Amino acid sequence: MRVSELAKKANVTPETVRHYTRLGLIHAKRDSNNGYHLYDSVSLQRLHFVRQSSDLGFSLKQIEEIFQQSDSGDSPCPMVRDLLQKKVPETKLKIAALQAHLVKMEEALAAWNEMPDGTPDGHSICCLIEDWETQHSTESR
Amino acid sequence: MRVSELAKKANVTPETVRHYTRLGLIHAKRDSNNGYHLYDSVSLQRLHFVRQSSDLGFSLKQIEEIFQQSDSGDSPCPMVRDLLQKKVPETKLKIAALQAHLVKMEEALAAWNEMPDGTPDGHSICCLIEDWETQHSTESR
DNA sequence: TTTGACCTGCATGTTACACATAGGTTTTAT
DNA sequence: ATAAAACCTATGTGTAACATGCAGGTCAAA
Repeated sequence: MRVSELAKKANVTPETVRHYTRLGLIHAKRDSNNGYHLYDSVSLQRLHFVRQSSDLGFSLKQIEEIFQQSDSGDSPCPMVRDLLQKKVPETKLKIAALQAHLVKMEEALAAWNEMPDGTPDGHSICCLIEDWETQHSTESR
Repeated sequence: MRVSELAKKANVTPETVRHYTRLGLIHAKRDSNNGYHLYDSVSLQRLHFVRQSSDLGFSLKQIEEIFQQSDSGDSPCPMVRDLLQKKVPETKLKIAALQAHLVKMEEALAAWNEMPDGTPDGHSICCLIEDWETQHSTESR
């Protein structure tokens, strides 16, 4: 099958298929007549695997490493387990950061309901953000 | 003051100051002797504003628009409010996605504790991910 | 046979900087 | 005074995972 057919079966865009192909994550033969990429069921399996791993939070680079381990005959499972175990606390941190962020936005919106829309006067730019600024300390990003 | 001094006062890297300067978010005079950027207290105010807005989830492009509104004499406050109101549900969605993701990772880790580390046999790549794959349906990203 | 859908490779854009390069300047230590 | 450390400049590249656009070749249906 060709790019678009494979893409449909995996529910991704053709561009994604081409991207993975360029990166060597999925392999393709070539139609000798026209140079088109030709994929088979193994390509589809690999593509599924890439998507699943991606959904699990692995980067394409990490997925490439998993494939390399696998291709060299070693089980990538321990590595995968390690990677996931590192990912869990990272994800928790991200969630906490986003939630804090959300709280700040909602606080700001609530406070601003009672504030006027100021016209910039050379000192203030947007009273909303600047007022918010005085109430909270700057946090690191 | 020069780049590094301003950067220290705002607790950012000199690169960040240069970046914002290149984008026109903060303005600088030039030392006619050596061409160095020279910043003043207004630069620091603007830099603070950029960081605050960034912390609130605005992109640098949006912050630029806020400045443009402000510079043209219009109050950017209504716009800021609109942008924030759009950001709130987006952030909630992101949090929900990450939490679902976290659940999947923890489920996978729990399930894999009872599974062997398989050696790839040409059909399976990593039994862990592939086993997980059969248990859950593919979700959109 | 033409038209629309599909394919190719290659280049560029996205976000917010970080880092490297090559070279000029200023400050500090000897 | 001089040399080394620390700072500055502009410019270009790298990051993640594709999306989009271009120029041009191919294929299927009307």
